[in-house]
Amino acid sequence: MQDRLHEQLVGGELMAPNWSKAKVTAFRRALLGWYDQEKRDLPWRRDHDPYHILLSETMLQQTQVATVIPYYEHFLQLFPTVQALAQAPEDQVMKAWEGLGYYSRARHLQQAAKQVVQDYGGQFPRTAAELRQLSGIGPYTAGAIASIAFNQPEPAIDGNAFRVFSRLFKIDADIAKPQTRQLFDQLIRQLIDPKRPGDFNQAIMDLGSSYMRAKDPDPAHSPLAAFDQSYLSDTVMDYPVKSKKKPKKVVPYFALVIHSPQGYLLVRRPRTGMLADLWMFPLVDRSELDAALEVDQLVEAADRFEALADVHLTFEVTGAKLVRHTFTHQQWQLTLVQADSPAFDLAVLPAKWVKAADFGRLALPTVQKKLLKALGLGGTK
DNA sequence: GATCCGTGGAA
DNA sequence: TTTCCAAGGAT
Repeated sequence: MQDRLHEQLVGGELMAPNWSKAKVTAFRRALLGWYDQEKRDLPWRRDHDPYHILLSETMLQQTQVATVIPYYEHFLQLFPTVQALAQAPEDQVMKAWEGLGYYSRARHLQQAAKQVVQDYGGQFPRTAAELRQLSGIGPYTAGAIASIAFNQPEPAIDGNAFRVFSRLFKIDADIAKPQTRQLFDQLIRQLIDPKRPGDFNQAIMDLGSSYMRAKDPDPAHSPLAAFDQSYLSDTVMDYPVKSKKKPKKVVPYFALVIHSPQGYLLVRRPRTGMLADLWMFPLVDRSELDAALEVDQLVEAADRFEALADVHLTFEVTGAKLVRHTFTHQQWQLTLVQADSPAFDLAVLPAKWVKAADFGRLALPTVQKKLLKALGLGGTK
Protein backbone atom coordinates (compact mmCIF):
# COMPACT_ATOMS: atom_id res chain seq x y z
CA MET A 1 0.00 0.00 0.00
CA GLN A 2 2.60 2.54 1.01
CA ASP A 3 4.72 1.64 -1.96
CA ARG A 4 1.89 2.38 -4.33
CA LEU A 5 1.02 5.53 -2.42
CA HIS A 6 4.62 6.60 -2.64
CA GLU A 7 4.78 5.86 -6.35
CA GLN A 8 1.55 7.67 -6.98
CA LEU A 9 2.54 10.76 -5.08
CA VAL A 10 6.18 10.93 -6.02
CA GLY A 11 5.19 10.14 -9.58
CA GLY A 12 3.15 13.28 -9.54
CA GLU A 13 -0.21 11.63 -9.99
CA LEU A 14 -2.90 13.25 -7.95
CA MET A 15 -4.97 10.16 -7.36
CA ALA A 16 -6.55 9.91 -3.95
CA PRO A 17 -5.03 7.19 -1.76
CA ASN A 18 -7.46 4.49 -2.76
CA TRP A 19 -10.27 6.28 -0.99
CA SER A 20 -13.74 6.83 -2.33
CA LYS A 21 -15.30 10.27 -2.10
CA ALA A 22 -17.56 8.90 0.61
CA LYS A 23 -14.56 7.79 2.66
CA VAL A 24 -12.87 11.17 2.30
CA THR A 25 -16.08 12.80 3.47
CA ALA A 26 -16.32 10.46 6.43
CA PHE A 27 -12.70 11.19 7.29
CA ARG A 28 -13.28 14.93 7.34
CA ARG A 29 -16.46 14.55 9.38
CA ALA A 30 -14.73 12.37 11.98
CA LEU A 31 -11.83 14.77 12.30
CA LEU A 32 -13.76 18.03 12.36
CA GLY A 33 -16.57 16.64 14.50
CA TRP A 34 -14.01 15.68 17.11
CA TYR A 35 -12.27 19.06 16.77
CA ASP A 36 -15.53 20.94 17.29
CA GLN A 37 -16.05 19.09 20.54
CA GLU A 38 -12.51 18.80 21.88
CA LYS A 39 -10.35 21.54 20.42
CA ARG A 40 -7.93 23.23 22.79
CA ASP A 41 -8.75 26.71 24.02
CA LEU A 42 -5.63 28.62 23.00
CA PRO A 43 -5.01 32.39 23.09
CA TRP A 44 -4.41 32.59 19.33
CA ARG A 45 -7.69 30.86 18.60
CA ARG A 46 -9.76 33.78 19.90
CA ASP A 47 -9.90 35.29 16.42
CA HIS A 48 -8.48 34.87 12.91
CA ASP A 49 -6.35 38.00 12.84
CA PRO A 50 -3.42 37.21 10.52
CA TYR A 51 -1.01 39.12 12.78
CA HIS A 52 -2.04 36.95 15.70
CA ILE A 53 -1.67 33.81 13.62
CA LEU A 54 1.76 34.88 12.36
CA LEU A 55 2.97 35.66 15.87
CA SER A 56 1.73 32.41 17.34
CA GLU A 57 3.00 30.26 14.49
CA THR A 58 6.42 31.88 14.65
CA MET A 59 6.70 31.38 18.40
CA LEU A 60 5.47 27.79 18.08
CA GLN A 61 8.23 26.80 15.67
CA GLN A 62 10.09 24.01 17.46
CA THR A 63 8.61 25.26 20.72
CA GLN A 64 5.96 23.74 22.96
CA VAL A 65 2.53 25.30 23.41
CA ALA A 66 2.87 25.67 27.19
CA THR A 67 6.12 27.58 26.73
CA VAL A 68 4.66 29.92 24.12
CA ILE A 69 1.45 31.03 25.85
CA PRO A 70 2.93 33.54 28.33
CA TYR A 71 5.33 34.90 25.68
CA TYR A 72 2.47 35.34 23.25
CA GLU A 73 0.31 37.26 25.73
CA HIS A 74 3.19 39.50 26.81
CA PHE A 75 4.32 40.16 23.25
CA LEU A 76 0.84 41.29 22.20
CA GLN A 77 0.65 43.60 25.20
CA LEU A 78 3.86 45.26 24.03
CA PHE A 79 3.12 45.18 20.29
CA PRO A 80 -0.68 44.99 19.81
CA THR A 81 -0.65 45.50 16.04
CA VAL A 82 1.56 44.79 13.09
CA GLN A 83 2.19 48.53 12.85
CA ALA A 84 3.33 48.68 16.47
CA LEU A 85 5.75 45.82 15.89
CA ALA A 86 7.09 47.38 12.70
CA GLN A 87 7.87 50.63 14.54
CA ALA A 88 9.27 49.11 17.74
CA PRO A 89 12.95 49.41 18.75
CA GLU A 90 14.70 46.17 17.88
CA ASP A 91 16.20 45.86 21.35
CA GLN A 92 12.71 45.86 22.82
CA VAL A 93 11.63 43.09 20.47
CA MET A 94 14.67 40.99 21.37
CA LYS A 95 13.99 41.56 25.06
CA ALA A 96 10.43 40.30 24.58
CA TRP A 97 11.85 37.17 22.94
CA GLU A 98 14.45 36.56 25.67
CA GLY A 99 14.47 32.90 26.71
CA LEU A 100 12.40 31.59 23.78
CA GLY A 101 15.42 30.60 21.72
CA TYR A 102 16.01 30.62 17.97
CA TYR A 103 16.39 34.38 18.19
CA SER A 104 16.53 35.00 14.46
CA ARG A 105 12.79 34.32 14.55
CA ALA A 106 12.30 37.62 16.37
CA ARG A 107 14.35 39.59 13.88
CA HIS A 108 12.61 37.99 10.90
CA LEU A 109 9.21 38.54 12.51
CA GLN A 110 9.80 42.24 12.87
CA GLN A 111 11.12 42.38 9.31
CA ALA A 112 7.92 40.68 8.12
CA ALA A 113 5.87 43.27 10.00
CA LYS A 114 7.77 46.02 8.24
CA GLN A 115 7.12 44.35 4.89
CA VAL A 116 3.39 44.11 5.58
CA VAL A 117 3.24 47.77 6.54
CA GLN A 118 5.43 49.09 3.74
CA ASP A 119 4.59 46.74 0.87
CA TYR A 120 0.97 45.91 1.63
CA GLY A 121 -0.32 49.01 3.43
CA GLY A 122 -0.68 47.10 6.68
CA GLN A 123 -2.99 44.46 5.17
CA PHE A 124 -1.54 40.94 5.06
CA PRO A 125 -1.45 39.26 1.65
CA ARG A 126 -3.95 36.42 1.46
CA THR A 127 -2.25 33.75 -0.61
CA ALA A 128 0.35 31.24 0.56
CA ALA A 129 2.66 32.24 -2.31
CA GLU A 130 2.67 35.90 -1.25
CA LEU A 131 2.95 35.07 2.44
CA ARG A 132 5.89 32.84 1.63
CA GLN A 133 7.80 35.91 0.45
CA LEU A 134 7.69 37.54 3.88
CA SER A 135 10.76 37.27 6.08
CA GLY A 136 10.79 34.21 8.30
CA ILE A 137 7.72 32.65 6.70
CA GLY A 138 8.36 29.24 5.18
CA PRO A 139 6.00 26.69 3.64
CA TYR A 140 4.49 25.65 6.96
CA THR A 141 3.77 29.12 8.32
CA ALA A 142 2.50 30.35 4.96
CA GLY A 143 0.06 27.46 4.83
CA ALA A 144 -1.04 28.02 8.41
CA ILE A 145 -1.78 31.71 7.91
CA ALA A 146 -3.43 31.20 4.52
CA SER A 147 -5.71 28.48 5.84
CA ILE A 148 -6.49 29.80 9.34
CA ALA A 149 -6.71 33.52 8.66
CA PHE A 150 -7.90 33.49 5.05
CA ASN A 151 -9.68 30.17 4.59
CA GLN A 152 -7.43 29.04 1.75
CA PRO A 153 -7.20 25.26 1.16
CA GLU A 154 -3.47 25.10 1.89
CA PRO A 155 -1.77 22.34 3.89
CA ALA A 156 0.15 23.34 7.02
CA ILE A 157 2.71 20.59 7.29
CA ASP A 158 4.45 20.62 10.63
CA GLY A 159 5.79 17.82 12.79
CA ASN A 160 2.25 16.91 13.79
CA ALA A 161 1.08 16.56 10.21
CA PHE A 162 4.12 14.45 9.34
CA ARG A 163 3.45 12.16 12.27
CA VAL A 164 -0.33 11.90 11.85
CA PHE A 165 -0.36 11.23 8.12
CA SER A 166 2.67 8.96 8.18
CA ARG A 167 0.78 6.78 10.65
CA LEU A 168 -2.59 7.00 8.91
CA PHE A 169 -1.07 5.79 5.63
CA LYS A 170 2.03 3.97 6.88
CA ILE A 171 4.29 6.20 4.83
CA ASP A 172 7.87 4.99 4.94
CA ALA A 173 9.52 8.08 3.51
CA ASP A 174 12.07 9.72 5.84
CA ILE A 175 10.51 12.91 7.19
CA ALA A 176 13.97 14.27 7.98
CA LYS A 177 14.59 14.68 4.26
CA PRO A 178 13.28 17.91 2.72
CA GLN A 179 12.14 16.07 -0.38
CA THR A 180 9.57 14.15 1.64
CA ARG A 181 7.48 17.26 2.18
CA GLN A 182 6.07 17.22 -1.35
CA LEU A 183 4.74 13.72 -0.87
CA PHE A 184 2.77 14.81 2.21
CA ASP A 185 1.73 18.04 0.51
CA GLN A 186 0.13 16.19 -2.37
CA LEU A 187 -1.57 13.72 -0.07
CA ILE A 188 -2.99 16.35 2.28
CA ARG A 189 -4.29 18.45 -0.59
CA GLN A 190 -6.57 15.56 -1.46
CA LEU A 191 -7.90 15.28 2.05
CA ILE A 192 -8.12 18.85 3.34
CA ASP A 193 -11.68 20.10 3.74
CA PRO A 194 -12.12 22.98 1.28
CA LYS A 195 -14.88 24.42 3.44
CA ARG A 196 -12.84 24.45 6.65
CA PRO A 197 -9.14 24.27 5.76
CA GLY A 198 -7.95 26.17 8.84
CA ASP A 199 -9.91 23.97 11.21
CA PHE A 200 -8.72 20.89 9.32
CA ASN A 201 -5.08 21.85 9.79
CA GLN A 202 -5.53 22.76 13.44
CA ALA A 203 -7.46 19.55 14.08
CA ILE A 204 -4.50 17.58 12.78
CA MET A 205 -2.25 19.49 15.16
CA ASP A 206 -4.52 18.79 18.12
CA LEU A 207 -4.69 15.14 17.17
CA GLY A 208 -0.92 15.02 16.77
CA SER A 209 -0.47 16.39 20.27
CA SER A 210 -2.99 14.07 21.89
CA TYR A 211 -4.08 10.64 20.64
CA MET A 212 -1.39 10.59 17.96
CA ARG A 213 1.45 12.19 19.90
CA ALA A 214 5.04 11.03 19.49
CA LYS A 215 5.43 9.53 22.95
CA ASP A 216 2.85 7.31 24.59
CA PRO A 217 0.12 7.73 21.98
CA ASP A 218 -3.41 6.42 22.43
CA PRO A 219 -4.47 5.49 18.89
CA ALA A 220 -7.26 3.19 20.05
CA HIS A 221 -9.32 6.15 21.25
CA SER A 222 -8.44 8.47 18.39
CA PRO A 223 -11.39 9.81 16.39
CA LEU A 224 -9.46 8.59 13.33
CA ALA A 225 -8.77 5.09 14.68
CA ALA A 226 -10.78 3.50 11.90
CA PHE A 227 -8.65 5.35 9.33
CA ASP A 228 -5.32 4.68 11.03
CA GLN A 229 -3.50 1.94 9.14
CA SER A 230 -0.63 1.89 11.62
CA TYR A 231 -3.06 1.30 14.48
CA LEU A 232 -5.00 -1.31 12.55
CA SER A 233 -1.75 -3.19 11.89
CA ASP A 234 -0.28 -2.53 15.35
CA THR A 235 2.74 -0.66 13.98
CA VAL A 236 2.06 2.80 15.36
CA MET A 237 5.50 3.25 16.85
CA ASP A 238 7.16 2.48 13.52
CA TYR A 239 6.02 5.91 12.30
CA PRO A 240 7.05 8.46 11.40
CA VAL A 241 10.31 7.27 9.86
CA LYS A 242 12.96 9.82 10.80
CA SER A 243 16.71 9.51 10.36
CA LYS A 244 18.94 10.47 13.27
CA LYS A 245 20.91 13.62 13.59
CA LYS A 246 24.63 13.72 14.00
CA PRO A 247 26.13 14.03 17.51
CA LYS A 248 26.73 17.48 18.89
CA LYS A 249 30.13 19.08 18.96
CA VAL A 250 31.78 20.10 22.22
CA VAL A 251 33.30 23.60 22.14
CA PRO A 252 35.46 24.96 24.98
CA TYR A 253 35.57 28.71 25.62
CA PHE A 254 37.02 31.17 28.04
CA ALA A 255 34.32 33.55 29.23
CA LEU A 256 35.99 36.84 30.08
CA VAL A 257 34.55 38.49 33.17
CA ILE A 258 36.03 41.98 33.06
CA HIS A 259 34.93 44.22 35.89
CA SER A 260 35.54 47.94 36.21
CA PRO A 261 34.11 50.70 38.40
CA GLN A 262 31.49 51.15 35.67
CA GLY A 263 30.31 47.55 35.76
CA TYR A 264 30.86 44.37 33.79
CA LEU A 265 31.90 44.30 30.18
CA LEU A 266 29.22 42.82 27.93
CA VAL A 267 29.45 42.53 24.16
CA ARG A 268 26.65 42.25 21.64
CA ARG A 269 26.81 39.03 19.65
CA PRO A 270 27.13 39.31 15.87
CA ARG A 271 23.93 39.78 13.90
CA THR A 272 24.13 36.24 12.50
CA GLY A 273 25.11 32.93 14.01
CA MET A 274 24.65 31.65 17.52
CA LEU A 275 22.68 33.87 19.91
CA ALA A 276 22.58 36.66 17.35
CA ASP A 277 22.13 40.20 18.70
CA LEU A 278 22.13 39.10 22.32
CA TRP A 279 24.45 40.34 25.07
CA MET A 280 27.14 38.18 26.67
CA PHE A 281 30.51 38.21 28.32
CA PRO A 282 33.24 38.16 25.65
CA LEU A 283 34.10 34.58 24.67
CA VAL A 284 37.44 33.20 23.52
CA ASP A 285 37.22 29.99 21.53
CA ARG A 286 39.88 27.73 23.01
CA SER A 287 39.19 24.71 20.81
CA GLU A 288 42.12 25.62 18.55
CA LEU A 289 44.44 26.77 21.30
CA ASP A 290 47.48 24.85 22.39
CA ALA A 291 46.69 23.64 25.87
CA ALA A 292 50.20 24.34 27.15
CA LEU A 293 50.14 27.90 25.87
CA GLU A 294 46.50 28.79 26.08
CA VAL A 295 46.79 31.01 29.12
CA ASP A 296 49.30 33.17 27.28
CA GLN A 297 47.09 33.15 24.22
CA LEU A 298 44.19 34.17 26.39
CA VAL A 299 46.14 37.25 27.32
CA GLU A 300 46.72 37.90 23.64
CA ALA A 301 43.02 37.53 22.96
CA ALA A 302 42.39 40.17 25.58
CA ASP A 303 44.56 42.58 23.63
CA ARG A 304 41.64 43.62 21.50
CA PHE A 305 40.19 45.15 24.62
CA GLU A 306 43.45 46.40 26.00
CA ALA A 307 44.26 48.09 22.72
CA LEU A 308 41.35 50.42 23.33
CA ALA A 309 42.89 51.88 26.41
CA ASP A 310 46.16 52.00 28.17
CA VAL A 311 45.36 49.09 30.43
CA HIS A 312 46.71 45.65 31.04
CA LEU A 313 44.37 42.92 32.17
CA THR A 314 45.50 40.01 34.32
CA PHE A 315 43.03 37.16 34.28
CA GLU A 316 42.57 34.92 37.25
CA VAL A 317 42.59 31.40 35.82
CA THR A 318 43.34 29.19 38.77
CA GLY A 319 40.22 27.97 40.46
CA ALA A 320 38.16 29.05 37.47
CA LYS A 321 34.56 27.90 37.37
CA LEU A 322 33.27 25.69 34.57
CA VAL A 323 29.75 26.13 33.18
CA ARG A 324 28.23 23.76 30.63
CA HIS A 325 25.38 24.64 28.31
CA THR A 326 23.89 22.32 25.70
CA PHE A 327 22.28 23.52 22.48
CA THR A 328 20.59 21.46 19.79
CA HIS A 329 23.82 20.80 17.90
CA GLN A 330 26.69 21.74 20.19
CA GLN A 331 27.73 21.85 23.80
CA TRP A 332 29.65 24.76 25.27
CA GLN A 333 32.12 24.35 28.10
CA LEU A 334 32.72 27.80 29.50
CA THR A 335 35.65 28.49 31.80
CA LEU A 336 35.08 31.71 33.69
CA VAL A 337 38.22 33.84 33.97
CA GLN A 338 38.08 37.16 35.78
CA ALA A 339 40.00 40.41 35.65
CA ASP A 340 39.68 43.79 37.29
CA SER A 341 40.11 46.73 34.97
CA PRO A 342 39.95 50.47 34.99
CA ALA A 343 37.02 51.75 32.95
CA PHE A 344 37.99 52.42 29.36
CA ASP A 345 36.15 53.78 26.38
CA LEU A 346 34.07 51.19 24.52
CA ALA A 347 32.51 53.49 21.96
CA VAL A 348 34.10 51.72 18.99
CA LEU A 349 32.86 48.28 20.04
CA PRO A 350 29.40 46.77 20.20
CA ALA A 351 30.04 46.56 23.93
CA LYS A 352 29.13 48.34 27.11
CA TRP A 353 29.78 48.41 30.83
CA VAL A 354 26.76 47.07 32.66
CA LYS A 355 26.18 47.11 36.39
CA ALA A 356 24.79 43.94 37.89
CA ALA A 357 21.51 45.66 38.73
CA ASP A 358 21.02 46.50 35.04
CA PHE A 359 21.51 43.05 33.53
CA GLY A 360 17.74 42.65 33.39
CA ARG A 361 17.41 45.52 30.91
CA LEU A 362 19.25 43.64 28.17
CA ALA A 363 18.21 40.58 26.18
CA LEU A 364 20.47 37.86 27.55
CA PRO A 365 20.62 34.24 26.35
CA THR A 366 20.10 31.51 28.91
CA VAL A 367 23.76 30.54 28.85
CA GLN A 368 24.70 34.07 29.95
CA LYS A 369 22.21 33.83 32.82
CA LYS A 370 23.91 30.61 33.84
CA LEU A 371 27.25 32.41 33.93
CA LEU A 372 25.80 35.17 36.07
CA LYS A 373 24.38 32.66 38.48
CA ALA A 374 27.73 30.88 38.71
CA LEU A 375 29.26 34.23 39.67
CA GLY A 376 26.59 34.89 42.28
CA LEU A 377 25.29 37.84 40.29
CA GLY A 378 21.59 37.07 40.49
CA GLY A 379 19.36 35.28 38.06
CA THR A 380 17.18 32.33 38.82
CA LYS A 381 18.35 29.90 36.22
C1' DG B 1 20.43 18.87 0.44
C1' DA B 2 23.04 19.31 4.68
C1' DT B 3 23.80 22.24 8.37
C1' DC B 4 22.85 25.72 11.54
C1' DC B 5 19.92 27.95 14.95
C1' DG B 6 17.70 27.64 21.71
C1' DT B 7 15.11 26.15 25.22
C1' DG B 8 12.67 23.43 28.68
C1' DG B 9 10.04 19.32 29.61
C1' DA B 10 9.75 14.37 29.93
C1' DA B 11 11.25 9.60 30.18
C1' DT C 1 22.73 11.97 32.88
C1' DT C 2 21.39 11.38 28.32
C1' DT C 3 18.30 11.56 24.72
C1' DC C 4 14.49 13.03 22.24
C1' DC C 5 11.59 16.30 20.94
C1' DA C 6 7.93 20.59 20.27
C1' DA C 7 2.98 24.32 15.42
C1' DG C 8 10.43 25.32 11.06
C1' DG C 9 13.20 28.56 8.34
C1' DA C 10 17.49 30.45 6.46
C1' DT C 11 21.63 29.61 4.29
